[in-house]
Amino acid sequence: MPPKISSAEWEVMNQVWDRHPTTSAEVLESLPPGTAWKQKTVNTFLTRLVQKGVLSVTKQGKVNLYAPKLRREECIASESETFLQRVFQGAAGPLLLHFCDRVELSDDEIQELQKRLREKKGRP
Amino acid sequence: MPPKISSAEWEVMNQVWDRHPTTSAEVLESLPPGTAWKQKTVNTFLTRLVQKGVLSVTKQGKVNLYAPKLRREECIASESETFLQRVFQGAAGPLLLHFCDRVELSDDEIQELQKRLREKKGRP
DNA sequence: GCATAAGTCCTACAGTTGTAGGACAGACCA
DNA sequence: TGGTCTGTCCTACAACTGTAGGACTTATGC
Repeated sequence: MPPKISSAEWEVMNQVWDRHPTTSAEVLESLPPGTAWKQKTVNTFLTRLVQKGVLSVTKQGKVNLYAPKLRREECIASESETFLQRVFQGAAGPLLLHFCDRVELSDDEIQELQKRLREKKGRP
Repeated sequence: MPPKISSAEWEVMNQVWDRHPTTSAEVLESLPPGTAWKQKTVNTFLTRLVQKGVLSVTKQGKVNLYAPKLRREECIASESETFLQRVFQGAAGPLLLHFCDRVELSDDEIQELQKRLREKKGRP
């Protein structure tokens, strides 16, 4: 099971998964606008993620290069599972309905969902 | 916006929303089997939830009675939104597909979802 | 060659969370 | 009426989080 990744750490991981290997400076630059972190702050998060075993680091000259050790899908799956348990007490139906009702979906996404639901039906 | 509710606090809130007003002892009893908390631990969580404004407390004789101050739906909505942003970077389509693919759904639930998707389609 | 900039490493510190323990007050029982 | 039980209130404490600052090192421009 992946370790617990905090909210700020997710922000960082999302950048590293998108572009790796990467440096602390690159992560800072690529953060969504509005994120007002100092370089040192980003550094702290990266270090902690290495400690947790989510990232690996290798030194290239003077710079640290960071790369994921865990796949994004793993971490998403783990986080999603605890969310499902914590907030919806494991009830996936209500979760799906909740999101379905209050988010925007493109027609393509709706079609894809419909396809998967059809495939799912009748089969456990 | 509801305040941040921690994981253990959700566990407690889920009981209070199910049966309120309720006491600390009742909450402890009604926790899912496997939860090995001491009474004092539950007490701490209840007190914190009162401080955060999620619960209200009234004294009945010697006992404290706790009741929700915020509706479950509000808290679910708020928590769901931050989850969507944190883990899926706001992309609801992938979130839905993720859960759709890896949870169990009854045929009824699938049908309900299909209905809502049909209603949603073509309409922003 | 020396100041400057950029990067790393170590350290800090307050707030949140998980997990209670102890003191104290009233209720009940012998 | 003096123990015992039960419940509340206050206190504790370590780990995790958010948010950096300072010291030290090395490449770089002049």
